[in-house]
Amino acid sequence: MHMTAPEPTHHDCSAIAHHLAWIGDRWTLPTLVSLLGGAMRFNQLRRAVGGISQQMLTRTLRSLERDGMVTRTVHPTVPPQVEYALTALGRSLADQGIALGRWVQAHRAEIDGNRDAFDSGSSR
Amino acid sequence: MHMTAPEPTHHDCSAIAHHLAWIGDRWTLPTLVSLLGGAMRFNQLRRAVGGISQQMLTRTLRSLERDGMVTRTVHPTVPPQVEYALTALGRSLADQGIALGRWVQAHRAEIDGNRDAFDSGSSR
DNA sequence: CGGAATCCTAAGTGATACTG
DNA sequence: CAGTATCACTTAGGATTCCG
Repeated sequence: MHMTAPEPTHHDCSAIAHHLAWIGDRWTLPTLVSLLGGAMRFNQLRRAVGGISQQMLTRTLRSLERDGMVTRTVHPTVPPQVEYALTALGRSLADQGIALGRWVQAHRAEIDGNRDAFDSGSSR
Repeated sequence: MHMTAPEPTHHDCSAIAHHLAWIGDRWTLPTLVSLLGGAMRFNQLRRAVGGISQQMLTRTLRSLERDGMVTRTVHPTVPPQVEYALTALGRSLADQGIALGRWVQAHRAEIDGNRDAFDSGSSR
């Protein structure tokens, strides 16, 4: 019996698209990926991520901690020191982020070219 | 000759993290992934993506068209018909999106578990 | 039907001040 | 240092209305 499904490659796209909402936020992936470099302290991480406000980093880290993606370790020193590190789960997701980031990196020139062509085409 | 680089696995995380900003938006990936099912018309795509407003779908599609990720074909019928389809570049990125979406799908239960544990732990 | 225009709310940022 | 809190401002996004 022959299947009606024409392409076995795209599975259920809508379901997948729906799951993407989960990480479809501006800072989750950049934060996780930045932590791949090793455990980091708050402001250190803030610089690594780049462009994130202190408030958003706090929120993002709380959320990631809640989901078991990062651990938060407080060293009772003066001044206090807080270290954030990836869990196995977080590292696993960060790896996906790397793959995605590298895709962008590899195709940025092409995309920029398309963009320029589009812009100059629509203005003329 | 041996390299000084200790870990070849995480490359330059900050640079990668920075590139992620490019697609770090709520709708780009879900829209691309939804289009993996084949060319679709506007409202059809709107339903497939799910939860997106008309305005945001319009904006997202314009942006994707500009970047050469999707093509926009207008059929001069009454009422007008507009079809959106992935380019090779768009399909390539959508595949990355699928990988990410499937990761979430595969780990959702674990994440939900972590979340519940965290919540019940912090309230007690 | 596809989408532009308008209005309006919520989310996010920068800056600053304050606490442990 | 690592936050929390607040305010003014800008941006993202939803809802609604209207048009070809």
